[in-house]
Amino acid sequence: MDNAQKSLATDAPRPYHHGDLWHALVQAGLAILREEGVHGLTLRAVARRAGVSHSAPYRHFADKDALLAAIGEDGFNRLSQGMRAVIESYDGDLVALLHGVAHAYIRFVAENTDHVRVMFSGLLSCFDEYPNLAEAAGRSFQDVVEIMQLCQREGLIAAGDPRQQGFMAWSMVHGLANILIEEGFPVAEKTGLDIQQMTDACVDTLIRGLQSPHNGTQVAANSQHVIS
Amino acid sequence: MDNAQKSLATDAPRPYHHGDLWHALVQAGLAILREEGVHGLTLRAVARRAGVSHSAPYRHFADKDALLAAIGEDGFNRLSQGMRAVIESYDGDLVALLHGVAHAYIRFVAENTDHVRVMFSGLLSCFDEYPNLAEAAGRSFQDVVEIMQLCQREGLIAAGDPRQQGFMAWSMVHGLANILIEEGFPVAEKTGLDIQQMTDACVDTLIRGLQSPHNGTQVAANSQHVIS
DNA sequence: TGTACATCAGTGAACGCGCGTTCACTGATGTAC
DNA sequence: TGTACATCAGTGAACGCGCGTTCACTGATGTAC
Repeated sequence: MDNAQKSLATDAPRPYHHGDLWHALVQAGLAILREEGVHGLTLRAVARRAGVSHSAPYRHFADKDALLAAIGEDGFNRLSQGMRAVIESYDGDLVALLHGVAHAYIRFVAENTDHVRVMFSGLLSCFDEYPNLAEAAGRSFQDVVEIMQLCQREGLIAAGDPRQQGFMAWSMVHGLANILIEEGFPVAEKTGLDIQQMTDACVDTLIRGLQSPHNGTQVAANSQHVIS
Repeated sequence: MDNAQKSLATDAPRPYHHGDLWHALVQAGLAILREEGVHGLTLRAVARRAGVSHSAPYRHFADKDALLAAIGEDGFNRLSQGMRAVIESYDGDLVALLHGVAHAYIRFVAENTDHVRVMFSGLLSCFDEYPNLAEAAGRSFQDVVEIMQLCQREGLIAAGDPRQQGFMAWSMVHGLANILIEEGFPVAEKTGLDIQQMTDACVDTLIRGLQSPHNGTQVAANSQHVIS
């Protein structure tokens, strides 16, 4: 509990009790994701990195899935933080805000590729089993929904269910980010735009798309070309 | 080479030579992905499933990555087939075509979740090393680009680089699909729309978004709310 | 048409490896009296 | 303030497992003469 005591003893060989092994293990997991990727993320490697025996993690996590859930949760929290930092600097320029949030999302995915893969590649077998994880993911989505509400209030986009609008926005930016991180994927470089420009283009398209109200599936049945 | 001979010999114990082990291994891989997921996809399991010894695959694939590349390539080919089937049934209703292609994409991802994870989760370490894989992926993208060109010709969307428009379209539908397959992800069910409706909403938003020409990053710098 | 032989496509034992998890244990901590 | 003891957080040996890959081999195929 009292970490200060430990740091006073300068070069004491690691104390028997770690103090905050839970967080240390999550941090170790992040470091491994950064340096070795998803492939290197094993319970034993995490323990090794945290400087404890390979069975120590079981004091804090029921099994490997529980550790993955904690790492995923941390990812959603960081993602939210990144987006909220942009939201908090809102100065009245809504369009700039949207671009900023999208860039924050893209940057997060680009800089934490393998962390994102833990969050989104089916490794977290079931969100329901880890309420904290589900909450963190839900909060990230809520951030986006709130931005949509703000956009409606300011008249930038049409009235409508902000959850649906938020989901569309998330889909577009998420899809963009996930295609961009595929190394060598023979698509991105063929557009003639760099990541920044592509992100901006997506946001602009999204804003324009949301400027007219969505009228359900009727549009699909309607064979007229011009949707309004 | 001549498989017909083998099928004539009704209950002969598997012949020493398989005949087309290459394809059999890819098929076995797909079956495993379907039934056990990415986690179960090992070289040994694939060989087991194909009914050969675990070292037989090395006659046809340099290593596990090469098998993965072949499986990924197959995935992109199927994806293209699904989209092209819709394109070929084009009857002049462009909006319906776009909805159809999007649904084909979403359906493919939903029905081949783990196959898609092989294609898009960094498992194919590098597309460059497998030209056939890169080509297949490129062709899938090309399908989308051609649809954008058609939309421009018909006046459904604004003039512009069809590769950029196609990339945006792919991003949106890809993002939507990949969020939807996250089991228990606490977002999708909160929108009040089912998958079909959400897909339609995305396509409509996309079409509207692409109806005005994209004018680069200038929009981002512009602080006016109404774009276009 | 028959036969020798190079080539190809399989086999199965063996290699070293690292994994997740369990278990009996031990060292450290903090609390009740 | 001191001591006994329950509780907690670690250790390290051991379990069984399946993996990717290599290797010397053998059975089947097809071609040249």
